[in-house]
Amino acid sequence: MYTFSEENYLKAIFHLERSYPSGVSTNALAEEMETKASSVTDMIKKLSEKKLVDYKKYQGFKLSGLGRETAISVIRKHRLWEVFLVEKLNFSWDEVHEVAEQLEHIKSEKLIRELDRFLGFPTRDPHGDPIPDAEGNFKVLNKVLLSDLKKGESGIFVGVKDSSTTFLQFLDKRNIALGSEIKIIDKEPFDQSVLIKMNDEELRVSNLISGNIYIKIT
Amino acid sequence: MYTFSEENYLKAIFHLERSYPSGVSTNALAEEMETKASSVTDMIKKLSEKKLVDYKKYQGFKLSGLGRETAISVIRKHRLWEVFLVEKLNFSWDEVHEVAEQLEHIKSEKLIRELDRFLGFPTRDPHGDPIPDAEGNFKVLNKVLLSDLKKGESGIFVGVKDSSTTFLQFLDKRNIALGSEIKIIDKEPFDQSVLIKMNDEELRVSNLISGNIYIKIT
DNA sequence: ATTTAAATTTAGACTAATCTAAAATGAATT
DNA sequence: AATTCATTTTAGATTAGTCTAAATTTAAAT
Repeated sequence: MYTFSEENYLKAIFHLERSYPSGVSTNALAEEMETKASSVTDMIKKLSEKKLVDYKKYQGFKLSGLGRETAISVIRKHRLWEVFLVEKLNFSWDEVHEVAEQLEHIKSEKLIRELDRFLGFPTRDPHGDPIPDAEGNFKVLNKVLLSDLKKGESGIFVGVKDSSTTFLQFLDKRNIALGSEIKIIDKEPFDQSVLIKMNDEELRVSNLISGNIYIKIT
Repeated sequence: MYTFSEENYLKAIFHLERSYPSGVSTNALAEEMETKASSVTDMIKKLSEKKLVDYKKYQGFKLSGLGRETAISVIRKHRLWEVFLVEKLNFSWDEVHEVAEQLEHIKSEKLIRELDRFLGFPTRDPHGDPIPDAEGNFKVLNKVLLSDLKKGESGIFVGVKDSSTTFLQFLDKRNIALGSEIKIIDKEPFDQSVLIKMNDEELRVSNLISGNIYIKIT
């Protein structure tokens, strides 16, 4: 089995590989993990010895098959626990991350299998992210950022990019919830802010907000 | 907050204080923790600096008020998780310990408060042990070992002393379950084995078994 | 093709938790 | 009171993860 730290690194590399498909850099991972580049190098050497990443000095690294499998299994656990916290323990979607970060490292095949069943085999976590199944399969929803939509286009709010507490609480305050239909009424060329229509209400949101909201075009 | 290891030591000291009310020894704790005496000394020094135990070199140690509070909070978490695993996730009572050992260290006030509510504020774990409430209060059931009962006496099976997998599976195989009424039909002076009546069936159990079964006399 | 700057790695140190082996202590016995 | 011996503590080493500071490598710019 792997340590908490190893699992956290694998998860972070997995997420970074979307932005850096040709290989993740030491600095990028250091920033993601909020640690120093030298610590990353140390850990990457360990992960490389354990065949979890492919690594050549100074050339960046990628997850190996085993590494990817392990990362996905940790992500599966994280997201299942998030569903549990929200649906069974009255957590709000901005409170779950920190606790799920701890729960995701609990080692027990049976625990996760049974938790999955108990929750009814959910396919999305409270932020709209897909939950890998027991075999590690999950489909990435075809989604775009709200900030990429043009005037007149519309779609369903299906996920968030940034799931920080402050951002999620902002959405709650504005009643912007997963599943809402959103239409771009107008777009301001100067600051890229957009006027959106949602639940028959009009609302202007800044580029910072619209750049963190994922939309599935209808 | 405390490390996993610190919490495990506190829990172990708490349990040992029943057998050693005047103070726990280094060796006793080393055996309980399956570690070496020198490791115990190292850790006790740390716990002492953090005011979790009262310690004087060569003189043994006791939990401080803070240490006891912390130990009870860990035990509360452990037992609540055991209830969750058995009642919601189809674990049997011999499968829960290992996973609860991990879950007991998750740090979140809200998590435990809500888990407690979700489970209906249970007062006993699957092995019959009391679950401390949020303030750390719990009442110890007035119980005796089955091996201490005399011929003709009877009571209810309310808990186990040894909760090893093999022992619990033995009980399952014999249909000896918490809550069963047990009566001593006969006691063999030679090997201390007892003939018991339970669910209208007679059964002979060795001293090793009867010494691990707690009975509440009726 | 050098030089420069940024990124990366190494060297050496630190904390937490553990171990083995040696030293110190204290309790029991003569 | 001295000796023995089990218990306990210390000394020094080890592993995992991290850090700072220095050295190295790559890549970019002249």
